[in-house]
Amino acid sequence: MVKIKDIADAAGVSTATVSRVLSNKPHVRPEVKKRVMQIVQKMNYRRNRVAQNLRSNTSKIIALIVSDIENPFFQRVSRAVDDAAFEYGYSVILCNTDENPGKEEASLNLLRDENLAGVILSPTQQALDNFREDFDFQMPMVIIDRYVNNLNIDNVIIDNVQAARTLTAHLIEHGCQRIGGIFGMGSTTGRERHEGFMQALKDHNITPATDLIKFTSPKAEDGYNMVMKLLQNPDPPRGILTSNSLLAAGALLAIRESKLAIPDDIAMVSFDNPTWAKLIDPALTVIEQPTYEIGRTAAELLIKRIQDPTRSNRQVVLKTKLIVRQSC
Amino acid sequence: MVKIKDIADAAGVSTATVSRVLSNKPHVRPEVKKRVMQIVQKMNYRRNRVAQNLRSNTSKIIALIVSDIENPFFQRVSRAVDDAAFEYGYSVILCNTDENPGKEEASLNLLRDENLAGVILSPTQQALDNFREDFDFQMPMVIIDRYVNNLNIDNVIIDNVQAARTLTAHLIEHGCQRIGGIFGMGSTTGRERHEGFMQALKDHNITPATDLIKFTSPKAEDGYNMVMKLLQNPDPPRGILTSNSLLAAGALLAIRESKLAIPDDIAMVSFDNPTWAKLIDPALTVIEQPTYEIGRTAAELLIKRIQDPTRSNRQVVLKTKLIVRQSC
DNA sequence: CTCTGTATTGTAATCGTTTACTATTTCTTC
DNA sequence: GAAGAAATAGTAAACGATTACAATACAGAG
Repeated sequence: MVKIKDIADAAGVSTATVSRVLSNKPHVRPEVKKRVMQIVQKMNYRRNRVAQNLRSNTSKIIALIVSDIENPFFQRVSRAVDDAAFEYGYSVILCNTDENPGKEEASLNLLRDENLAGVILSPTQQALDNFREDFDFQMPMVIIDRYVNNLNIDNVIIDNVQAARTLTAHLIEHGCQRIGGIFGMGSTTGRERHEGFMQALKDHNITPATDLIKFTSPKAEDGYNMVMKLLQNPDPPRGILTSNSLLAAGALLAIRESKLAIPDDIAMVSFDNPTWAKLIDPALTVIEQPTYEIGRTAAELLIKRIQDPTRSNRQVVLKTKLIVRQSC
Repeated sequence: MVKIKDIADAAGVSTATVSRVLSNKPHVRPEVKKRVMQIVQKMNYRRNRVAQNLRSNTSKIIALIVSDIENPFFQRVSRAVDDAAFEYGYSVILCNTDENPGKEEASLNLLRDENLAGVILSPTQQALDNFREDFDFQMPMVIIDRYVNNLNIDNVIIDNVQAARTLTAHLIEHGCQRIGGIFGMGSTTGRERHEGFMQALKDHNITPATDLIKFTSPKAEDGYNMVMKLLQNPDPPRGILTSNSLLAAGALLAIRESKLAIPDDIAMVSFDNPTWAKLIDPALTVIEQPTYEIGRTAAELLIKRIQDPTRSNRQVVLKTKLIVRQSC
């Protein structure tokens, strides 16, 4: 593999000069610059980023750490981060934590070990607790999807309480009084959506059906099991809200198996707008999160912070959208 | 950041000894080893992988280059690669090419620049042409999803011809004679599936309806447009086969909008088994690819090759499965 | 012509590891 | 107890870039 010394020798200059040319630094005569560039071309030379990183402590790789790659929400975010990173000349390492603090820690260690440029993180509750107040992570970091109360960390979120309130209100205004809710466990997201749900009930003077409100791990299988339980209740719900698309998929399967018709027997709404939401019949009414925007904003915040570490921190709250279809 | 020299000083040994301890090399007294380990613990030392990579030319990062992260097929593959990599202590950089040779080249350059350990690639046609015969990539590489005729490269694929033949036969045996097919353009995958499709027609002595057979870029939108065209044909198809799940999603939307009933007015089958295939009504009959297996096999082949570069190359052909549901 | 300042270039140290080589000690074995 | 082998540890040279510093050339001012 050709190295900077080879170029220097071929061009009859020192490695310092070649380095200056490659980095577009001043103090190189135009003709020298041109000659070096030609030789670089001819010899098909590319700088070794490992050596460059070691010496000058700069990396062109960022990490994206999410709790579940199989969640369409994170897939879309990941796509956005990837697009933005590419535009700025960065690459992305994608890590999956499965909501497992051990795996999360391993991923965070990776940052340090590989001297990456920064990280976009959807943290576990455990990590979030560490980041409280003015804890300083010593590394550019943007937290997404979960609210963090820390002055040193950038944050991109949506207003979950308000969104859940809107979605629940929609359900109520279409005639549902007895409503079941399945919320993701172990994240601020789930708790905030639950809170908005409760507020909406209160707004409409409805007593919450506590036996129909469940927290569970946010997986399709658990959504299925929980909804099966709700449907076996002596006084089953007339409407169900799920706090993400995986839970919704499980819920739909349970409803289908129970031979109930949507929306006549039971109404259904959910957070997230996966591709299939409009493929099913009746199509699903949802709160759509601006997933692509979330990813892109996070990536841009991170890259700006990498380029200027003294930049002031900010929290970006993005708007959600209620998409009314026929499930309600 | 604490470095190996700090540990060496604190333990009263040389950096060479510390390095030997950390790498579990022989020739160090147990008590010295123990002392060094304790100090490593106490000082919270972690080896700098960048320096390690530079000196010993080893990386713990592999790249996964796919043509479309938003395709559920690649998402599942990506999950599997991630899982396997994690088990072996590797991390994964995920790159998206959008079937764009320029982006693909940028991703392949990344390998060189960052001195990554190896790559799992779903290549564009262009790249595939480069890899013909005995071209030597100089870097551990596994090609997935597309067949490569190169003795130096490992390959994980499915038998697309056979699978398409089975799927088409299923459609025919359920009474369809006039069948439309939408195939992905620009990949061996699409061509092979088309070939299997044609074989099945021949097996059943059916003359192919050439005006109902289309090649297009494998996106939902194009699937929608193509099927809309087919349905406007004076003699429209009685059954449709799509060669991936994105095309299927588009096709379903087109059929729905045309107020046609599945399977009574028109039957429908597809390659790939996305989560929503069983959520829609009627549920979709599909060929399921062993996506997780593909990813895991590729990752394991790659890591074995990294660990032993002289290992003989192999091609793994995985089995597909016909999942019969109600769309046909 | 000398002095000062700036532009250009090279020399060599440095980033944090690994490892070839050497030196010393300890163990076997006869 | 001597010879040779094996185990232990340290010294210093890599890996491939960047960059502080020094050296030289050259221009313009006086």
